[in-house]
Amino acid sequence: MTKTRRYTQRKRAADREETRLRIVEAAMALHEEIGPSDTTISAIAQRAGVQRLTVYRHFPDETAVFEACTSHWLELNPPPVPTAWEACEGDDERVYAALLAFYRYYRGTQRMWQGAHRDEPKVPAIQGPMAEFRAYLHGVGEEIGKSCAAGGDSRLTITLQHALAFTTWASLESLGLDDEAKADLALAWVQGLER
Amino acid sequence: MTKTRRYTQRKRAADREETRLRIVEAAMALHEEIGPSDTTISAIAQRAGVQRLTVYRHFPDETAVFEACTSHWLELNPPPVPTAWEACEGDDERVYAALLAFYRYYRGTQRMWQGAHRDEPKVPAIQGPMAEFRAYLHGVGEEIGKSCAAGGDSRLTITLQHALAFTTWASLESLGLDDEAKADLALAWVQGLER
DNA sequence: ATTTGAATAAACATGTATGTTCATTGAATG
DNA sequence: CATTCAATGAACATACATGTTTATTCAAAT
Repeated sequence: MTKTRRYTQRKRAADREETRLRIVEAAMALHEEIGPSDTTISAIAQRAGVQRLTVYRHFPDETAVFEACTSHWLELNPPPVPTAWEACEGDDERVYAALLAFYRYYRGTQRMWQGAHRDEPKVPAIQGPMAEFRAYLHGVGEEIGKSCAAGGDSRLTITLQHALAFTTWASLESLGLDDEAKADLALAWVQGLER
Repeated sequence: MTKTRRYTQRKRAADREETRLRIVEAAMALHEEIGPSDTTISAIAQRAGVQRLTVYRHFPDETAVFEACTSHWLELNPPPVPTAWEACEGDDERVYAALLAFYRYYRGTQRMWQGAHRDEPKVPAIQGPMAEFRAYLHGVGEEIGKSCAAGGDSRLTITLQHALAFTTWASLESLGLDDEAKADLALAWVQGLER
């Protein structure tokens, strides 16, 4: 019979937390560099400078790592919020501000979004967050659409929702437009509809 | 010393060709169902009802199968050609006809294009054909842009090129538009710019 | 000084894919 | 009838990822 004794962790707990963070950040970097679906537990461990077993002790499986990874990444890279555009006076200014906010966000985070879109069907762990983000985008498009003079014109709303999508950013990027030009062009689409 | 004798293959050659075709079609079906990057030689062999070794005898490696597969698929699914729209009278009609032609093509071939876009970075064998198709699309957008009243307006051309892309079809599809509504909307973007 | 426990190091079993080798079958060809 | 050869069936070596087990190290906590 061993005597039970209270054992309050202080530095131990902190060390453990730090190891966990190293693992999460290694996973995050790999998700960005080679994409979620190619990110193996072995690679994460190697990158974190940790034994493979250590990863398993912190996370039951790949999905758990990915979840921790996603939420940590979103904390570091928060998507644009409505305050960035809802203060604008005119309709055009508001639409432009929102588009530009998202386009700049996409520029800074393009590798991750590229990979996330690509691997979404294969990696269940990112499907939830992706659906959530899409719903958010959808709502933003709807809100801005309603706030415009043309009221609830569905073509206006749909054009906004399309313009706000990452895939649209990527398409216009590949056509050589910088972020301002992209927002200009998408704004012109919207203005054309309002006529 | 064995006597050499001429040996003209007739049915043998035909049988061999048929086996090759079975392999190519199995690969094609798998590319469509699970995507190029998950399509293994083992799976192709199994699907074709053939030994794995038989696949290796017809194709040196995965890349060779994929190449044969791509060109065969393109023969069966030829992209829209300019004759489908260049006969149209007005600018609007021509733009609409071209957009609709591509949108209907994408609808019929969406699974393959979805997978091709997704796996393009991972599967070298499809990068060539994809680049070729993109160049074709790019040219189509440019031609139609030039043919319009607004002449060589770069925003017009870029909007057309964006509208013709598969990713745009997919984005508008996810927003609930049918192909006619997609073409209508993209046409409205173009018209708005011409103002 | 002793106990606790996070992390290491090394191995094992399992699964899957690749690419290659070899002997065998059996129908097409001469 | 004898020869040719596409395809089979089975095995082998290699590589890599998963998930688990065991014993060991060593600093933190008491």
